[in-house]
Amino acid sequence: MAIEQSKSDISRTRILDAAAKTFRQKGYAATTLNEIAKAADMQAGSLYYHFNSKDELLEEVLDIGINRVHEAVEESQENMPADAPPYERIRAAVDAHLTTLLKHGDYTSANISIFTQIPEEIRQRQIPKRDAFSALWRRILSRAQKAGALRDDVDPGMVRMLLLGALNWSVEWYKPGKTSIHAMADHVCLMLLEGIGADEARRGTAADKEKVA
Amino acid sequence: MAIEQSKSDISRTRILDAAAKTFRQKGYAATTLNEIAKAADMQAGSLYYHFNSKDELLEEVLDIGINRVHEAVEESQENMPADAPPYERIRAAVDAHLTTLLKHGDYTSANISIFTQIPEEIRQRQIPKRDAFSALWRRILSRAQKAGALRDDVDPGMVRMLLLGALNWSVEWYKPGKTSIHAMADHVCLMLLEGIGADEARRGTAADKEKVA
DNA sequence: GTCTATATTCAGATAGAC
DNA sequence: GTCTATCTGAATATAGAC
Repeated sequence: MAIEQSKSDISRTRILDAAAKTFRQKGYAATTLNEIAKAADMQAGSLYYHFNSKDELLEEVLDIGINRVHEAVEESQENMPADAPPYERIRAAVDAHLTTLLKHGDYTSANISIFTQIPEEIRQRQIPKRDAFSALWRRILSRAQKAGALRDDVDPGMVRMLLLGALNWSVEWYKPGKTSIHAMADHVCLMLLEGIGADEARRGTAADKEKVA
Repeated sequence: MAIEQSKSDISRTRILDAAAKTFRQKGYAATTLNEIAKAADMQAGSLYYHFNSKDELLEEVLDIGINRVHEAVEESQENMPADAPPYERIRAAVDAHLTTLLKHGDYTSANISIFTQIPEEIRQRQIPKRDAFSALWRRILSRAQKAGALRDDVDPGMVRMLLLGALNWSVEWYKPGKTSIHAMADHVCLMLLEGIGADEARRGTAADKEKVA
């Protein structure tokens, strides 16, 4: 609540940071409490003052990860003027998603990359949170579609999964420095909305409509 | 070589299949030799007649996985008539990639989803193989670009990573039955080449060119 | 080739001193 | 709050019977 943090709070955060970083790098099962403790400048036994089990630690890391992206994307929409053009709304969402993923990324990246390999019970509890986040993206895309900014002859669900795939996969290859995250967001939006086909290569619905017009 | 397989070969394959399936589901570290053995109808100790260690088993699963996608995409290009339009070449590559990933998928999916969490030494040996596969995709896209089918104002490397991300991520969400893999490939190519923006929403290079024309 | 039995190592977790 | 010491279970790997 207040600005001051108890010693316990500070250690707790240090442990969580260390856990997120290690889970992300080595996976859940391969990460030992010893490694986490070392990265947090403690002994393994000391972790148990703050967490009851490795699983509890994992679950908190996962929760923080999903919450951060969810909040970031949500805020990107709330901060938008009501009359913002659909393209800008989508771009803001993509940018927020990528920035949270790649910039302050251990929690969010851990969530993404170890999700399929965690204990079944924990995964079941995570699913509703992922669904809620997915629904947020569904609303964003559907709003753009209703505003006439997206074609209506595509499967919105598949578009969403392909888009989220392109975004989430970036945790596997993105290295800071080479390209800015904003430039990446631009690329994603360009591909999503306009595609990268040269004009003469366009075919199918969009090109046909243009010919008619 | 011949059609007949020794008893050893048959068991070996059964073990590899079981390992690929389990690695994919639970990750590398969380998978025990006991589980693999049970899935292969054996006792854990018996595995050692065929493989010297869990790591050796892992490495063979990874190799099979990357080789299968690589070969499938390569063949998709070799089977194309020399004068096939760029769009068809890309579509064939996307289709081959997705089909191998999702249809006969334990080896390829395992490779994708546990890659970041395997022992460092093994990962180092996998990297050149991934690079070779990445280079294949680079050639496919670059050929299309030279043929004038792709815009030349986009970063080819980033396009490739975003595209492969959208494709590879499908192992996390695709469930057989709902949508056909071919329909998915169509969607990917549509998005990649034309985008899903409605005409009125297009902006930037492509739209500008159209206005000028 | 596959089994059973077991050696060995190491992880998660607990207990009590400080 | 954190340490050290330790219990307990489980996993990889080995050895020898069949």
